[in-house]
Amino acid sequence: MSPRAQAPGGGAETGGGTGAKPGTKPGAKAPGRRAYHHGDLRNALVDAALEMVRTGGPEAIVLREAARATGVSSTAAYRHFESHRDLVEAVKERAGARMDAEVAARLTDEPARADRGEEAVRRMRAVGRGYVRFALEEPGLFRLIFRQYADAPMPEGDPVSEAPPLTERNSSYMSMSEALDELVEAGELAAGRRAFTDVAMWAAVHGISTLLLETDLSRLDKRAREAAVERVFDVVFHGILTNLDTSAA
Amino acid sequence: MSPRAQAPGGGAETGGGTGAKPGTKPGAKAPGRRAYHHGDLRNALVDAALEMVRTGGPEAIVLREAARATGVSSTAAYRHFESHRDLVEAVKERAGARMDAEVAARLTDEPARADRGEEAVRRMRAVGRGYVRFALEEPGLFRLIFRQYADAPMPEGDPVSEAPPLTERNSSYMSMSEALDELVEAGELAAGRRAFTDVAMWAAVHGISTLLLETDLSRLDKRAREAAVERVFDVVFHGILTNLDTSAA
DNA sequence: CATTCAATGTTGGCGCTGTCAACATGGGTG
DNA sequence: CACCCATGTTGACAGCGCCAACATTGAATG
Repeated sequence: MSPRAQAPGGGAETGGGTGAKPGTKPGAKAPGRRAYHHGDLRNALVDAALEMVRTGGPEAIVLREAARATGVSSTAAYRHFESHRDLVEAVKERAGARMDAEVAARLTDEPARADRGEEAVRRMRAVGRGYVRFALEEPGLFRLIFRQYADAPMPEGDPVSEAPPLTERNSSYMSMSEALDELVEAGELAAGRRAFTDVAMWAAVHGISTLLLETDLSRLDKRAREAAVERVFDVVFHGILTNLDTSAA
Repeated sequence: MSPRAQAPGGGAETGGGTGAKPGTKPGAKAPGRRAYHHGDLRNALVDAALEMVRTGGPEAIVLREAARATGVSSTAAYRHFESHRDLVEAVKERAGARMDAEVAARLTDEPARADRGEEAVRRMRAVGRGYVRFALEEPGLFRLIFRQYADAPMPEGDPVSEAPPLTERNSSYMSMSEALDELVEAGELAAGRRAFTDVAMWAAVHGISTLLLETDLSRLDKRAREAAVERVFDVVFHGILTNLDTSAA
């Protein structure tokens, strides 16, 4: 009963729309020839919707328009998504992957450090900068990624699922968390203070990103913005570390 | 041409709908009797919309429904708001005031400290706790307050308005900023490190609030949640202060 | 006190949206 | 070769934001 076709992984980038399903005989779908069956409609729709989010934010996702942009009838999307919301969720996933990739891509902008602790700090700072940068460059995507529907259940006495998985899907958080582990191993962070330090770090980075986007702080010019971001890092690292130089690069 | 009537200040609370405009003769508007002219429609609409936001989040604001709930025709709202967006903005303002009030109300939950620095830290912690608490108790309002429309202009070479006003309207931020000033005066924070420390503090508090609402961290149980929040405070205060005991109350 | 008028509220309608039911198409499988 | 199910299409419905034209007031004005 539930739709959602095979959906080949999620590797399709924003490219064009030339992605014919692997495994089908070639030549069956020459570019420009629109057959009755599209071939990769699901991905095409997500692509179209993602582009809308980039320019208009999450509320700019309109199913009919995505269909129109893909050259398909208004209701065709319902063969691949249960509802508008389901489409949004798919776009959100894709946007998250994009953010992960873009943040990771800038991880090596600065040279590595010999000292293990310093290297871990450098990496956290790099992830943080990439995080903020993505938020400012792709506000639409960023907003979508961190948007929860209001009817998501809040746990109050939920006995189940307090366990590990939690935030495994956010690679920025994971990177910072791993770096903190290294800090512990390197003796720069007391093991007794390790708990929730990753969350605190993430909160600071995410917080400054959000504030720069959603509050009057967006009116700061570039210089002030960067100064604010660096001050966030300095405070956090100074708060975390015991005896390491945390000055910026 | 532009609507928006006199709008008596904004003091009307969520009460009922018994607020007759001050200045009109009393008795003209007995409760239950709905005259052709409502008397305080603007506030009534905002009240209705605010209630929708509380249960359904920002996207639950639907103008026609607010009118219906107020017992007025669908288009009556257009005498008080230019557009749906204008209504949303009004609700946002009211929600912000509510948050300010609720955070301030809990500012004195703990006894003041004699030492000036300690008192400042206590107050920041109290504001922070109230901030997070509000976010978790009123996720709909919180989300609305910190939601910007996608078409808000981003400054890149804007020569104007880099000046002060900025975030004057967020009383939580202002409270923390003032406390930091006291920390400087008390010699607990070097004046040279004062710049943007308020922003960093705000970022941490806002960040943990958002993460607990919009990410998998919402699945943390109450104990873990509070531990995470406290860890945020510890890291930040340790990062800010030089020689003060920052342990929780 | 009667008039008048601008503020406020109503009706009807437009184009858009998400979604459903019924129907059309065609590629892969028996 | 015939079939069939995944995929796409058409037509329709209710609800939304918004506009134009009309109705009803309370309050200021002569």
